[in-house]
Amino acid sequence: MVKSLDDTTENKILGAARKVFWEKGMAGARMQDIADQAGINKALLHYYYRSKEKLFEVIFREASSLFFMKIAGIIESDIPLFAKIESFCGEYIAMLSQNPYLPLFVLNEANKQPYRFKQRFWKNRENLFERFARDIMMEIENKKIRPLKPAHLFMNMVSMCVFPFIAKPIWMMSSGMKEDEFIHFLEERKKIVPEFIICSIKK
Amino acid sequence: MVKSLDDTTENKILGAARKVFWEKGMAGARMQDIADQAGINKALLHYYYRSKEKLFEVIFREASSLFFMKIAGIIESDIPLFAKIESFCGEYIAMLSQNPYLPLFVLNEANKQPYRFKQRFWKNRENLFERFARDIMMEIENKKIRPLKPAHLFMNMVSMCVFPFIAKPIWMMSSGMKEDEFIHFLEERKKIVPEFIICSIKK
DNA sequence: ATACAGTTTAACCAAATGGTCAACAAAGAT
DNA sequence: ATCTTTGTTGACCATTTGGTTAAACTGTAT
Repeated sequence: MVKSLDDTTENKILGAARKVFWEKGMAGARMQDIADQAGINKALLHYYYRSKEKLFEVIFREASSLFFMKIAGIIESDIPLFAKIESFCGEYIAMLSQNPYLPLFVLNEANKQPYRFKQRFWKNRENLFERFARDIMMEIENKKIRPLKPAHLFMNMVSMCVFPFIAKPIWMMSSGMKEDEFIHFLEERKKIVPEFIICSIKK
Repeated sequence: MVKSLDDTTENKILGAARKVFWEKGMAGARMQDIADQAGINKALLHYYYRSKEKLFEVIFREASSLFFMKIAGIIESDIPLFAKIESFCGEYIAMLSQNPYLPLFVLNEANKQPYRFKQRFWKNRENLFERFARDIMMEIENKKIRPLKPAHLFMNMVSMCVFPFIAKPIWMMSSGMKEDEFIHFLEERKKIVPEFIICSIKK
């Protein structure tokens, strides 16, 4: 029986670490849980990653990169504002549907260790929002949309895309939605959210 | 020197527990930290609250009640839809500005312990959203607003009010805002968000 | 076969952590 | 003054937890 590429010890560890860290966060995760989840010994875990910190850093860097890369890619593309908004909402909600734990994980750790986050994970991301702001200012000058501070529009857009994933458990309790209804709800939002935004800003 | 009412051991403990739990969450909080913060012995902490669980439950119940009560109060009031939206956004953002840790704390713990949350903290909150949905359907029938599923409108509104508090650290890094600029930003949102919503749905 | 490198394990360790206990102090009640 | 209840403390305990070590196993080149 040949070891497939996905089945190396290294990959089993990363998969297990991802699951445990995403679900429980740095403080709540236990090295023993990760080892169990990977089906290996705890000592072997330390053989591959010397400490919990090191392993966490790998998982967190991977996660925050996933969380921001998509945003950056779409926002820096050269398409008209409305198309950009549609593309952003659609693709970002799609990506988060694939990784529903991502927002809470990244935002929670960024809140709990802001200094560390800034030091290690905030390189070359400075001007992400600047580009979007310029697009908006341009369309305001062209009288295509009503005057509105770019920061608010951007915050509104990201809020409506990301928040449902964070509020999911409470939302499902209060709305009584079932799992598949929630999936459908998210699917709808790919269209509903950009429509909602454009309806609001279009002149 | 008479002990003022706010300075009882009980209150010092609650204040300390609030601070530590809100900042670090259940998993990250240490009983020793809470005792230190309260300026008392760890044994005394256990004298008042037998276990970390018990103490956490008090703080969490208090927090989740704060988080939902305001919503309920406004949404169940008998005012017109647009006024209700304005009132909700303004008052909810104001309340969260006073308690900026609240959203992440409540949503994070609800995510990490969904079953426990449902069991212990979800009593008599079922029909909170139903009321708002009826208001919206009514206005759609009256042709006052464009057709839109109430669930999406509600989710959008809550998202735009709550999300900025969760994203604060990342937002401040990426936008370069300073603390007082952020406070001003939130202040603006009390008007901007309801305006944004009403612009979008008004016929 | 054997030597050798990388991999895996059981057993172990020290620090951290939630929790307890017996003694002691404070404050009323008698 | 003395008794009793309540509040407070330092020392202590058991378990959990991140991390280490030495031995054993595996595959491979000689």
